[in-house]
Amino acid sequence: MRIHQTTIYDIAKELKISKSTVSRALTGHPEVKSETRQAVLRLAEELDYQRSRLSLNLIARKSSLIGIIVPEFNTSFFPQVVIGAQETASKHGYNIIVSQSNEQFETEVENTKVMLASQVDGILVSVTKETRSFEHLKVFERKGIPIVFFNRVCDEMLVPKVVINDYEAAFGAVEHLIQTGKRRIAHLAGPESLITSRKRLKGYEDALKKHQIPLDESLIIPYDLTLGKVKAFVKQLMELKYPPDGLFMVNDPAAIEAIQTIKHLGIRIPEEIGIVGFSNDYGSELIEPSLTTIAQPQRLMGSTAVQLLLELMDKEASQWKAITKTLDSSLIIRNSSVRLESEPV
Amino acid sequence: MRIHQTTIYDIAKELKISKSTVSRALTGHPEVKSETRQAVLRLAEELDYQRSRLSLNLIARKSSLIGIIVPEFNTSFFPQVVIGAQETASKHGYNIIVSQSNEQFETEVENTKVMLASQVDGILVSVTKETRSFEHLKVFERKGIPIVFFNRVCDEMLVPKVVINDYEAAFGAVEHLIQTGKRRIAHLAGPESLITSRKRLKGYEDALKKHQIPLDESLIIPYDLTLGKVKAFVKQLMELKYPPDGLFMVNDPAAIEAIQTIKHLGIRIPEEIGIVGFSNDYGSELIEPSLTTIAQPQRLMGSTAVQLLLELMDKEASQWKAITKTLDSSLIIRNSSVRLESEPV
DNA sequence: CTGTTAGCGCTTTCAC
DNA sequence: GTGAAAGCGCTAACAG
Repeated sequence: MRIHQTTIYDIAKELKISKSTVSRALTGHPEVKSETRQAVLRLAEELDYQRSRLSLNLIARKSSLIGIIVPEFNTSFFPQVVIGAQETASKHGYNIIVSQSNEQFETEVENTKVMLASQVDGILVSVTKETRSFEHLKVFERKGIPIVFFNRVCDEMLVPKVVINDYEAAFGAVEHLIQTGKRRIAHLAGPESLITSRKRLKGYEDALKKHQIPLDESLIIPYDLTLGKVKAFVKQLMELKYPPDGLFMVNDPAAIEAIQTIKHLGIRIPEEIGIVGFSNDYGSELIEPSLTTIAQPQRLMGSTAVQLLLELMDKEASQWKAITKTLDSSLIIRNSSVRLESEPV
Repeated sequence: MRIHQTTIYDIAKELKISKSTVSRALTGHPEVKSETRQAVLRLAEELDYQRSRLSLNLIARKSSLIGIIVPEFNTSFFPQVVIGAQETASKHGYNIIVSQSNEQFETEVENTKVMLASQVDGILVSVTKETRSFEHLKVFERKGIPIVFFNRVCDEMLVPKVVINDYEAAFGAVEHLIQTGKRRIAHLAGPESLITSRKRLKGYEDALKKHQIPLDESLIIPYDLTLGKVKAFVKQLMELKYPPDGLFMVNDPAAIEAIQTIKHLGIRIPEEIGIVGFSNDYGSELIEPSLTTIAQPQRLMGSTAVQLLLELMDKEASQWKAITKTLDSSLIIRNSSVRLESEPV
């Protein structure tokens, strides 16, 4: 049970002035006699007065809340994005409310409803792997509630997006494998529904093309991000008549799983097969051999998304532009693609 | 810019009735003629009416917000707790606003101010490793804002806490090492400021005592959670005249670092030294040898903390009780303490 | 069953 | 410079 909060009325009564004057003194309005202001300020301090966000929110018709919907919270990726978003939002007087969708479309839809009911002033979204319809998100557009996508974006909505250079990153990763002498490079490709997956696939294909390596469809395996399936996929690849000597995985968890499977098969990494992942997850540095992967600027992604959202808030929905901010990623070369010196103790 | 939201007044005007009636119809008040109710409901639907949380908040003098302050977001631990908290809070109509303190006391103090300014209805806290003064948190108690600690708690405040059975877990971990034949067991102990650290240390000591193993102070190393220092500490231990044959680490990141250091030294794990960590972090399963560690029910911790917080909300601050909920953890035995069969491919 | 009125805590015209 | 009054969107006590 909350103790009584002092209000401007308490201060006004005590000082025998009107609450309008108290309000003016408190908000730094110029037309207040400085003695009055001093008195108000002093008493406010003394009574531990705090302005009520609730009433300010009602007057301004805004909640000072930014919603963020993420598909999962298991890897290190989204928590880091949230931190970046939270820090930037906080600087601008907004709070972040988080909800995660468990990679389930239904949960995502539920979460948007919660956001709507909470009257968020804007929303940051990264969709689940299952999300194919975007009606639940278009609602925000229609209501004039700013929306910004990050990482897993929706192309059919004309709103800002923050992504990383998936295509270039994938291209670079595959080219790296080629430069280490690999020629038969396989790719575990993410769900087609995700644009990131498609871009990574395209990067893979174009890198091969550039180096005149013919595309072999049997080396491209569609993967729905169900980690449990990786082992079978990798075995399938390695049992081919001409097994791959390189492997570009759509994300790190899958790459780590692949490393373990391949080690069990008694195949040497990176000599017999070079492996590259994507994301620089927690485990990628720990696995043996350590995983060559692509690091993404998660926190920057979060803060950039908030920045774009804040810009939208000043505009009419009709003026929103579908700009896409592409952030740079970087290839981190470790032992799964090149045998490096082991670090000294 | 937000589009005009339909209000109960819009509906009232359209239907030529008073807004009280509309309100009653909408809230399911029994004393409304069913025709009137039907009409209101239909029109509300049609106009896509949504009740304004902002005004409800003002009337109820509550924000429907629960704040959660965590010391860090780098390991998997706190994100999982947040998810548990969020899911439970959501079921009860509350949203969670998160802020992390970067393990810095100053940031934690800042975060409490933000929470206060946001007028959270309650707050969940896990303190930083630097936190020794609790004045910034006692403010909540004084203001009658419910507060519940989890994981890293404050003993001097008489409010509910959710912890895991650190003592028993540590005891069990050390006993496990003893049962594998280890006798000289070292412990990298966390900061004394954290109760969890102290309990784990006590569990370590008592396990040794139970098995009549004399305590050797040189085997207990105070560690401030600065990961970079682990390597030197471990080397120091292994260069002792009688180096340890067992190692109980206060958390997993440190344990993982220890494994790497010990491998570099050419010492075999677990034969020459058995290692146990704490937390079952992301990497513990991936490192080689995989890490024996203690798994904690993070999500349960989050939801339990919210549950306790909700209970406090119904009571006067004077009636709050300092109950402590202790959740069970479980020892996960892996290869760093016992040479297990390697899993079949 | 329904309308009128007051009020949640604050800002903001409009007077004086 | 300051006060009175209206209003943000809604609920609830009080009449009728």
